[in-house]
Amino acid sequence: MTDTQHPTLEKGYDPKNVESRWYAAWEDAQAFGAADKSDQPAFSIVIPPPNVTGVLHMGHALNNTLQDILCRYRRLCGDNVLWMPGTDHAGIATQNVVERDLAAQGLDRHQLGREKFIEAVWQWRQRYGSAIINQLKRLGASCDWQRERFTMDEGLSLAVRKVFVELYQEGLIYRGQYIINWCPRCHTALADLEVEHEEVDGHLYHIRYPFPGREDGIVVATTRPETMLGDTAVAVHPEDERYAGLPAETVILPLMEREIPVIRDSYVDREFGTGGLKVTPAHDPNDFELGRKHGLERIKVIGDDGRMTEAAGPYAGLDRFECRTRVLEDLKARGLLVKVAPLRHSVGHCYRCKTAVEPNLSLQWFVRAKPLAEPAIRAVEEGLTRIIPEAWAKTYYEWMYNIRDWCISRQIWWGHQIPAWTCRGCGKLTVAMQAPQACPQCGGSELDQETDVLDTWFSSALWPFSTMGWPERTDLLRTFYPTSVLVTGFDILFFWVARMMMMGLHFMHDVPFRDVYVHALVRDENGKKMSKSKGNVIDPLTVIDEYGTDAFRFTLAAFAAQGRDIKMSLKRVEGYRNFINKLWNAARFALLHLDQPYPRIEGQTSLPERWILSRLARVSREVTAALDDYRFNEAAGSVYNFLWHEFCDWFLEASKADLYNDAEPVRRKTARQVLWRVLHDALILLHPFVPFVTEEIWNHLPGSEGLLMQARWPGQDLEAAVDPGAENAMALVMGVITGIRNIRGEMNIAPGLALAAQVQASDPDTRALLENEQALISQLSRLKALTVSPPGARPSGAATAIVDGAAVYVSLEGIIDLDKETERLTRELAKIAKDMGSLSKKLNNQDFLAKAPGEVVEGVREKHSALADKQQKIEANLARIREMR
RNA sequence: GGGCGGAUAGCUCAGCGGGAGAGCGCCGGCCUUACAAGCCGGGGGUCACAGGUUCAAACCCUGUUCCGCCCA
Repeated sequence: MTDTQHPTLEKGYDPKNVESRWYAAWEDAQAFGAADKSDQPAFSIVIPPPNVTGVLHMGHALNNTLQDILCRYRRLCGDNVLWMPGTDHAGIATQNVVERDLAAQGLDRHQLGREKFIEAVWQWRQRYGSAIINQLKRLGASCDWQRERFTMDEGLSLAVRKVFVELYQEGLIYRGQYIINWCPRCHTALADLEVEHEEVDGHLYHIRYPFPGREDGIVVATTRPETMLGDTAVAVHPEDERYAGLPAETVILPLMEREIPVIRDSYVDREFGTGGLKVTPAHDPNDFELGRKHGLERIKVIGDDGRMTEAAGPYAGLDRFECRTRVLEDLKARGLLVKVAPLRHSVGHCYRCKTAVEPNLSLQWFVRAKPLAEPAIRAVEEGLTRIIPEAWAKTYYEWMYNIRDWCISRQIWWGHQIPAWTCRGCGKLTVAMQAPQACPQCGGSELDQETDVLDTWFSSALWPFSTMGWPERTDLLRTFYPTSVLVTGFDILFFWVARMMMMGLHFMHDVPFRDVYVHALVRDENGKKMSKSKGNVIDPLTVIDEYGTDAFRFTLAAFAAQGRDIKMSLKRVEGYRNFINKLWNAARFALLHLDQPYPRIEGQTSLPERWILSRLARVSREVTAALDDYRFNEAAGSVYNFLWHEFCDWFLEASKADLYNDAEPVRRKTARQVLWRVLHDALILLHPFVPFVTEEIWNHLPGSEGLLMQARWPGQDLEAAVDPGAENAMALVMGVITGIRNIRGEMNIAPGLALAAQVQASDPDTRALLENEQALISQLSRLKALTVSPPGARPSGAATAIVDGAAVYVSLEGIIDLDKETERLTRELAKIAKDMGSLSKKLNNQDFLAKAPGEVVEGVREKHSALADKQQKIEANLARIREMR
């Protein structure tokens, strides 16, 4: 890449022209591609497929940033990485969007007819469906785009049909009349999960159902009075004395004037309302069960369009809510509305359009969930799949243990049409992969396919293997199934994760993923869920435009602490934008001195060099461990701190003397070699988080080969650099420098003024160290002279800094402000006293000495004596000041 | 009604048995030839409340209050 290198970098980092360029370069190099077969370890992730109608929101941004970090990291480690991308056909959502589109043209889907409508959806998808994919690319997502899948693709549709047919044949799919959740707006059944319960202020209406020919009767309570039109019984508890000798065993259903039985069942809650329960088997799941037990008629009074049916007699044709008003008026007029009490109760709403759902009797298809759930529970219990953080496993179990059958049929057009045919001749049902030529029962040739389509989540449940070519036994499946990890938000733990577990185990005989990493939800600054209606949505693309992708990604990673929600704040993004700029400028500085590759470190290394190499090794270790455990925030924090506060603040400053001007050639060469090494490796460590800026710098770094994203993760090769001696020595040197800087700051010494200082230390090794580092200390604390000596007389007119093992005297002859120095030292003393307090308490405690581990006691002792030493020295200095005045 | 999670510096949050941390904001000083999107220094917290366990508690246990979320 040498010929494309630019000699210098711009002063500020500008993400705009860098990002698109590198993304294209990665794609051109096919750097995202996975090998179907490989000798390298396999690492695979299937993307949670975004809705094809969707636009990128914060949740996607977080989800995909984390996946990308893992994928890039594993690639750098040498793994054969598959990140399988794709989109979901999102049946109801997509149909809604296209219908809105049609409505704008004054059309509705019924005018078009099923075939034309589906054509229109495909056209829509072609036109807008790639929007979210392009947005993922702006995020830097390194998916294997050659393999992009769509749940409605031919291959995936085949998988759906095969799964349906097999489950049907095994008796795990059945069709029947049950109460389901009906969305009158979307005009389809919904699964229980797809209903969002919301507390609303409503009323509890007490209605009297009179005994035949009498005024008195049984009072029932309901929140949905319109359903009474379909009542076929009144139920009371068999042991309820209030209803013990009734004048009649029937009542007259008001308004409909229908005689219905009084039934007795211990299901009735005697405490609720009046103890009388109206029974509407066609519009309430509990009443349905009760009705089945007592052989009651099911009268459906609310139609699928949300209007009252013919069975509602005089109310037929009314909207369900209008009907409620009318029913109440009429009851009131007849004196049968006994009481109206306000009641806060939960009402189900459609998760797609927020319309109140209606429990409705309907013929639907269901998956028998229990038998599928059992192995899925066991797999997690046995650790075949780990859920991280573990707290979510509990939620998973909770739901799985109480799982109910899954209603999978939807009365919409966009989706996988159920592969079932009804014979017009004999009425028998045939379920098959392909349309049968003739009815297997009677040989009739007129067969009608089921018009319902499947729940979108039915196809999503197959995603980990259907995307890899199943039902064919492909190399891809052999290499990458089970996938390594699924990265997802907890909001789809049941919708998606649990169902993938069930289907994966059933059809692949193995779990779909080894790990499930569950991340938080992204909220706004005030912790509220972002939503269009609240107007608190932050658009990720706006953030990217303003601050750059890298800054945004780093923010997400830094925020991604396990088990916590993320409150997105632009202030934080700005902070990390500054970090990216810092990295950029550090590189700019380094590149001024790196005129050629310096891949090996020869010659004698300096203390700061040994220190930074040791720190690099440790940080590499930390980042590796953190990423292996999905502790993204720790990995990000570790690398942030290293780059900014160790590499930039200390190492670069320390290396300037060796890099600039007068340094002897051998020294300068070593300095360049270390600088090259640290920058080189740091770029690799940073790359998973901030791929663009690091790739750009890499491209300018002499001797960097190929693309950074294809480099090798620094690991074992650094281990030898770990050097605790250098770390301790550097800590002392930094302490001395900070002490002197503190005096400058606190005493208001002009920064340009060069000072003289003396360090006194009793330990000869410490003195030797400080003597060796005289030049460094002087440079970083702007001294004109530094002398090192054993403890002795305190220089007059000097300010003091006490560091572990050494006393630093900064000569301020003539300019020292004794009041200020006194104040400074007194403040220092107070701090020490506070720290010593808790330590002394421990050391005076016999129990502590007896029971705490030896090393803990020893540690406390050492700290205490170090503080005591410091305290004594500071006190001596204060005494000297008092003498001088 | 059942369950889960949270309450730590002015703000946003890490830490989850042995010396209270970060970013931003704040105060003071710096245009020091990589970076003012920066550098140097500083102040700031009975870790929600009340009990308990422990030699030792922000961290473990119990209860209380207040905030989220999930399920019925």
